[in-house]
Amino acid sequence: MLDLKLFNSLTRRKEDFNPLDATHVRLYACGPTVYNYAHIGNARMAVVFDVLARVLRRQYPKVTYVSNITDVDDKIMDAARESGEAIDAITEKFTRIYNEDMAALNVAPPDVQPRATTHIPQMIALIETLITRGHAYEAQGHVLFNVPSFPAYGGLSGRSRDEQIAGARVEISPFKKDPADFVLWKPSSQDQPGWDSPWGRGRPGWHIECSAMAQEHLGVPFDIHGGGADLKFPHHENEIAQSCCAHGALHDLSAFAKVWVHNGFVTVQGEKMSKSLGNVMLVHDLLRDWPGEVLRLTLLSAHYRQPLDLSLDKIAEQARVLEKFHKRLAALDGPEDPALQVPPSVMEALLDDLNTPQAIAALNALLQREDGPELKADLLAAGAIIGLFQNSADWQPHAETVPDFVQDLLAQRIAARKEKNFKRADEIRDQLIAKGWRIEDTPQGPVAHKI
RNA sequence: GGCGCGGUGGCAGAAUGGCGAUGCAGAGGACUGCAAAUCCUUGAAUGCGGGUUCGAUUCCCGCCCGUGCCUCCA
Repeated sequence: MLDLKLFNSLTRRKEDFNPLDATHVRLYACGPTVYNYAHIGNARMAVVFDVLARVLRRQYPKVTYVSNITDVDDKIMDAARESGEAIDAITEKFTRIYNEDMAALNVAPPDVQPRATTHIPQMIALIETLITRGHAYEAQGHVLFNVPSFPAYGGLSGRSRDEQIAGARVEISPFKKDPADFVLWKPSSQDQPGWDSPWGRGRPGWHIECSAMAQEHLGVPFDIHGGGADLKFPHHENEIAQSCCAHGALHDLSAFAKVWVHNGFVTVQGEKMSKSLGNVMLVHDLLRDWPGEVLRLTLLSAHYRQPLDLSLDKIAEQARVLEKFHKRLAALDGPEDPALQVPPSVMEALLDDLNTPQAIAALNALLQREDGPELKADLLAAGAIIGLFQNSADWQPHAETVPDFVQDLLAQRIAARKEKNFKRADEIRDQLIAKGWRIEDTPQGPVAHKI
């Protein structure tokens, strides 16, 4: 059996993956903060780690994949203030929408989807440990992590404590012992969500939740920790600091998670999506026009570590690609169940640091083979590990409904063709094209596709 | 300013110290009443300047360009 290779952000090298326990691989990926609809960047993270989990499940007998929901955060409080909705209502609503949207992209639910608000005691316990060990201190109702107490700090992002301070654009709070110190716990006013703690009523800082939830559900150390590239600093750097220090590993950055995997960004017209640029593409909106599978293929069409510049043209191109596969599959006889064996060309590509473009190229190569049950089984097996091709019979290139006027014109054209009135039939076709509908004549009759 | 990533055909996108995949688009052909869909065939690329080397797109240095993080961010 070939081994999985992964690029480890901690060492900046592609490495053979060697699980701590080959009978149980443990994976954690930072999930979304639920205060708005998920954008396509959230989806990229979910799809990438879904593929990683699928690959791991092929290679190892047991995999536990944990991906959290952050449901306490100042952004959520802001959203609540703006909309007038209760915080709980907002987080529940957008957690549900996130899970629905990811399901539409054929993202399998993680084994555990912990929520921050149900892990407050674990966070408090972790903070207490850090205070006891001399890595954290209380100041004016806050608890802060003392960065100089962790000599290895900065190893993930390649940024020393001094460099971080030199580039800091934030005001440094006067009660910090060191300018680089960051908040573990902060006080809440009465109108803010808060929990009782040894330091008064308050709420957790951003980073402590993942340290606590990963430890709770996976144990420390575990195998793979992932997330978007922007989380490297400060989020993951601080997670490492908290968790390593809580476990007395002052010089070993891998004492928390052995391998760190970061996916690149989705950009639009070459720039990162941001609210201020107004170029944020929401999964929810895209799903109105495209099947989730098209979006999934689009997200996997570039290597996960590369930036992915998204455009409607690119999505449309992937829809054409997917249509080709589905048509071929629909015409093949054979079992509907994906075969146990993933074609080696596809598996090898995925094992090489999740090289999905290579895997898709291998998929295209499969189409060169002769029709038959073996081809169908191989395509389905290859598709299954990438998360594609599960419903060829129902495949539609667009999430579209054909309007009545199109149906009428189609019927008129059928009649005209029956009478060999081709002039009239072609007129109708031109008319439909002008209105944005392309006709495909199939053995089952004409089908209209939106252009 | 500090740290990082990238520049491959018209577009997208892999890989590689020596023949540079694959897809989309384009062109030609088959099929079709004509098309569409499908199939076959096909042209087309490594930012610039040095260095290492028998040989560099690949390794090293410099430059230019783009982009990301350093503030919330997947």
